[in-house]
Amino acid sequence: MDDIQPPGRLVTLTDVARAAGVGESTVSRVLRNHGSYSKRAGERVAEAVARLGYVPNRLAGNLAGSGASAQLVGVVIPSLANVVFPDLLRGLTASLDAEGIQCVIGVSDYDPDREEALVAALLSWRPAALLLTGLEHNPGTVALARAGSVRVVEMIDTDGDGIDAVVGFSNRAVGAASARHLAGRGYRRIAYLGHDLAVDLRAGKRLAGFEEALADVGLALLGREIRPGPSSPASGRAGLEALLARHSDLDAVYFSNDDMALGGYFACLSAGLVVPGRIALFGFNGLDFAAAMPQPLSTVRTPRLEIGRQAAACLTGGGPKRIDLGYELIEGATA
Amino acid sequence: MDDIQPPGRLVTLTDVARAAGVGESTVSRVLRNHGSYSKRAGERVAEAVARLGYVPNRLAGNLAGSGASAQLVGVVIPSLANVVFPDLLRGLTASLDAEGIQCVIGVSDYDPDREEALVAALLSWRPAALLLTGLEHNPGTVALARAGSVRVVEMIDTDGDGIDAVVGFSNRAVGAASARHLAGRGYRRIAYLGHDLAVDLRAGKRLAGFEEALADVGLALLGREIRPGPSSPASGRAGLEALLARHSDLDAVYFSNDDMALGGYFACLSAGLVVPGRIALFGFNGLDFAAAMPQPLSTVRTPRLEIGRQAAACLTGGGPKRIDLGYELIEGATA
DNA sequence: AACCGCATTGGCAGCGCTGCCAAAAGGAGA
DNA sequence: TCTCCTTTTGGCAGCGCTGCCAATGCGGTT
Repeated sequence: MDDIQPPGRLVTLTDVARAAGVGESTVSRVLRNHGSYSKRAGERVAEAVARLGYVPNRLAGNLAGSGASAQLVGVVIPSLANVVFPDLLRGLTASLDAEGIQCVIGVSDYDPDREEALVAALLSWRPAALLLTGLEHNPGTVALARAGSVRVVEMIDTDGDGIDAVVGFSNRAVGAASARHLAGRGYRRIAYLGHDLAVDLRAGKRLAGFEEALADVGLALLGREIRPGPSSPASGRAGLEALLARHSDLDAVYFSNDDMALGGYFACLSAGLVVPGRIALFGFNGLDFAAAMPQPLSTVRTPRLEIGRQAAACLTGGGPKRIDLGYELIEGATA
Repeated sequence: MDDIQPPGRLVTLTDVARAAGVGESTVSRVLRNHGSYSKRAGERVAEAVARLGYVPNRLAGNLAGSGASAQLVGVVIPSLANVVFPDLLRGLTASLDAEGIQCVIGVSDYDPDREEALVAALLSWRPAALLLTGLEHNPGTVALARAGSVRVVEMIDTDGDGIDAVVGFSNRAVGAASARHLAGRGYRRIAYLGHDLAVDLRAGKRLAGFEEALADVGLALLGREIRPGPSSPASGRAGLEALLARHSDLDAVYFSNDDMALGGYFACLSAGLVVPGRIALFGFNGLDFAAAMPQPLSTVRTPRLEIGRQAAACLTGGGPKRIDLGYELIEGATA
């Protein structure tokens, strides 16, 4: 039994064929359970694979096969620092792993040029599909995605036209619903507190929807505070303090997301400001901690995992091209 | 100019060579900037690439090349629900993107068998390296990793022996330091509140270190509450309430991480328990929100991003085999 | 003017696998 | 027993690219 391979060379399908005393095609058929083969052949191959510790080379397999890799998808997300995107990935991988599909991920840091570079890099692996975030891309990105002859799914945002399939919810509608909630509760001196809008376009869309709905009831934003850098509780806390210094009469704050809102809540606790009596707080995302707060945060829950799952489903089935998964307004106790 | 390709067939290097009027090898040399070629050849190839919208096929490239893909690494993490792992990925991708290396990720859900299956799946892409989490694996996983002739880096935990390279910190030491801090501050009736230890082995190591250090000063854990499921503020809140019901006299709680601790803090706020006067809280991870709380959380900051970065550095350089990045105890105001 | 050395170039085998096709092996019916 | 059909099998081309090698061109030397 010469199980030992010359060092440096990995076991190949040919080795397995030789060891099992069958042809290469038979090994291939057995391994993929594709085509017909005898029980005896199956057993001998299985034995040889186990004995030699054979690991198929998918580079070769996909190259020889249809040309496009069936077991790889490319995913581009703008960030890993915001829980939203890991949650997306979670939904995705949960569904894809079940089918033996792997994700190659790229993080664009909200930079369209990096996104384009990543799309090119990912396409070079000939993935079965490309999953992007949002609907706004460089023309070059769109051209690449179109030319790649792969399924393209754009996640999270449905406010606009997509390249191929779109799975998400309307950020404008979320913003509008949030505004109606606050206005309906009688708040009138409302400010916005967010992180950098130039990079997070979806936060911008929410704010646009928010202001529009405010305008519909004759209100305008009292003020807005845009913090540089990513969203975080620390940023939300500092932001609310800055906002209060400028607009001491504000009675409600709409945050770009729950992390920022948590920071705002901490600021209120520290300053002894009664929530929502003195200041009402409204978030976005519906993260886990929002429900565990002493006063559950008023926010909008977004179907992050479900977006990932549906996006995965889009790849396999030729399914519908546009899925709006909606959102859920959580009344909470802070607004 | 027949730029239009027959539909279904992607542009290949041969197409580029023909369009540029040079040989295939020259195109290859130009694209990889490897070997020598004339300025004229470079320009003609660049022009043809742009005109045809050529995207190299790395499946073919890596197959033909050294055999092992130089631009792919496989990463296996146990979860995406805990911020720790996205943070790891963040550090990783930040470093790897700069070198044009892509990550293929697999999520094991803390299941060693799934981990083994993922390792096999990832190895089939012939990655340049394999990045695993923790030091405990199935024998099969270890055998696969060894046979794969790839660099293996185990991240986060340094309490034990690794397969190849190890980057992280000592969880036992963190637990011990936390215990010494609490004991030093005079807390005596200390309980532990964590999520499922059977799956999160590193949390188990912290607890072991914690109890050991307590024993060193003649103390023992007053009680422990292990919550099923993943860690979360909601779980921490419910857990602390359960713990208080059983041990109304406890004066400090060591949490399995900051998320759980945040939930505990919320429980104290809700119940009107003064922190740390009535109950002291101590976390783990040093997440962003910890510093933004009305009373900064006492916790231990772990070098998550740095672990990712160093792990990436391990891949490229043949660097040291074992890197302990330490931790930082943050005194905070809750313990 | 013949020669040498270097930079540049193209041809082609082959990476490990799959798809196609034809050959071989069984089994059923006449 | 022979023929016909179905199941099973192996050989081999080729996926798109890289590495090797030989060939070409170009200038500078003697």
